[in-house]
Amino acid sequence: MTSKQEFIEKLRNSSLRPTKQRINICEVLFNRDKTFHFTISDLFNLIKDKTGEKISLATVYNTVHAFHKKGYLKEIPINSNQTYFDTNVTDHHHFFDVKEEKLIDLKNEDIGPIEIQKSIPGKKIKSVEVLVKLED
Amino acid sequence: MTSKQEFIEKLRNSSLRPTKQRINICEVLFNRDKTFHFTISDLFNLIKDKTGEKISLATVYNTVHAFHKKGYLKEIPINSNQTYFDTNVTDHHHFFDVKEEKLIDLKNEDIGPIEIQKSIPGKKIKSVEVLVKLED
DNA sequence: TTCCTTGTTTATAATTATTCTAAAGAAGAT
DNA sequence: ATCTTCTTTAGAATAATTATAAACAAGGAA
Ligand SMILES: [Mn+2]
Ligand SMILES: [Mn+2]
Ligand SMILES: [Zn+2]
Ligand SMILES: [Zn+2]
Repeated sequence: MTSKQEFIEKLRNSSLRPTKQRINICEVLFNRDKTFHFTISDLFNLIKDKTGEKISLATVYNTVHAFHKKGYLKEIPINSNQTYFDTNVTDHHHFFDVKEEKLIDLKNEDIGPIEIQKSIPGKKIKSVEVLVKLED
Repeated sequence: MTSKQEFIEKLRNSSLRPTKQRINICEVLFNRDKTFHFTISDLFNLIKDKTGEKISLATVYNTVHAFHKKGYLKEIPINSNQTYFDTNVTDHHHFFDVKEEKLIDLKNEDIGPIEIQKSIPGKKIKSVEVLVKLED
């Protein structure tokens, strides 16, 4: 449970002005026990439901990208018509339930270390992500 | 090197009528040594260059999805504004050069077997894909 | 062949996710 | 209170993809 004050400080420390909208979005995104996987439209709808206040879609996009740029959100590569984001910004892997269109975190020990035996001259590894698709 | 006749048979066997357009697309896609990673617009442009004949964009979409449905093409999960396809339909992993926006196949032995230690009741694993992002 | 049915191509319109624009509003500094 | 800069917003613009429906081509039967 993070207090509104803490979000305000975190925003200020990130040189993001603590607006009403951003604080609401923080509360929806980060006041949770578990990691949260979402699309912009998930979030847009959830804000209306949880806070009662409507935030414009443009602001939701702006804020998600601001948070993403600051490293508070992660983008998850899935083939879908919508971009998925994740409040768990650590390096980790996923199940993707194709039918439910739901992402599930895997702990690193659920997969174990991945040793990449190949390299490309002049390039270095930025991230390693495993996506395990699930069906019924 | 696959002959036009073989493509015609393969199309017939898949209950896809061997039209001029489909045969051309087969030649562009499948007459190669190495696996080919592409977006629809890559393919659209390449067809014009390689065959001289222009195929409508709608037909390129239709054909790629027909081939995808038949299992002759694979969709690669990357976060990009465009969908990537792959002529290598076996289970395999990728480097993605973020700057060049290019996919590179990894052999399975470049990564080694991935043991997934977690399971979700009622669900089974459909695919396991590793995406390694590369930067300079 | 010719005719018929069904599948295919195509231009174009529609849809959808995302980004852009520019004006109004709010935050923070002085 | 005033000024500057950042933010929000509605709405327009963009871009990938999908849908529509008319013209066309393939394959089978007569
Ligand atoms: Mn996650
Ligand atoms: Mn590949
Ligand atoms: Zn982003
Ligand atoms: Zn497809």
